[in-house]
Amino acid sequence: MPELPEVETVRCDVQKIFAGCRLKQLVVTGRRTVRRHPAGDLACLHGRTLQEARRHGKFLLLGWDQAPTLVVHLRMSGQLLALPAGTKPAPHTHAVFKFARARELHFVDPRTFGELFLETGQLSHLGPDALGITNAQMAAALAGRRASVKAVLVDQRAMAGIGNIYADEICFRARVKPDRPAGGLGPEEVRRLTRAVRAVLRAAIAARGSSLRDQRYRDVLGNLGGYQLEHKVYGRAGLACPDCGALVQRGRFGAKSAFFCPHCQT
DNA sequence: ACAAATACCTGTAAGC
DNA sequence: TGCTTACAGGTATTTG
Repeated sequence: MPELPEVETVRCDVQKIFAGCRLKQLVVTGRRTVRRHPAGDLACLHGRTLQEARRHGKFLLLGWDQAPTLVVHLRMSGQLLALPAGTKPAPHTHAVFKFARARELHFVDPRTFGELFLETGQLSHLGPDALGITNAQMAAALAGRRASVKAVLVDQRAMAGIGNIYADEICFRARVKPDRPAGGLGPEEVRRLTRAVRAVLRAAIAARGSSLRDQRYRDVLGNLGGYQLEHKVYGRAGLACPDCGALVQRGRFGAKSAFFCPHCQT
């Protein structure tokens, strides 16, 4: 599921392929994808030139030669795919960006959780981007919270970009059990978490993100990511911890699961 | 104020 | 084989 490393990979691809290109037309066929807007509202983007693809947490921000910015969120199953002009849209294609120079960008999203909207301050609640989190920011996010470490890591107001997969991998790298109360961590554990956030996210970006069994996540050219091969605990319940050989356990974290090594993490 | 639960979806996989 | 059910999870919203 797209989290920060996957969105960053998509951002780089969109920047590389489409920056400087003029948007001839944005064809929207999925009403739910643009649910924050009345029909036709995004037509204001016609004729604009893409300047820069930015990112905050899991939100992709497309900046044009005029305001406003277009926000893209892939949520659970969204893809952005670069395709030749005139390509027949695949099933579940909800929007097609038709650029000059015979290039198209298709927004495909079977589960329809993803969305496109014009930025008007909706992202102001987001915490600092997790990729650049400082130890002071991490300490502030954890301090005084009774919620679990994992709950804080995936809380987009505390820090933006971490989801279920990377929260488990980060907790493993920091050797902290995900259900520990966040406010109870010592300074050394906080430092380990800060370093783990940065190390895991950077390694995952270098591997171009994680594609899970459903292979739903792909980059803009349709290629799979490679970081799933480096997962140490996520999705590995009952398998040996790569560091100590103990069996990875699967716990429950609210409605979602948490994977951890009962021996390495305390 | 904070924390936990729920709604939103559909493809996939497991169970019977 | 074919059906039913459970599960996956990010965010906004609701409930506790």
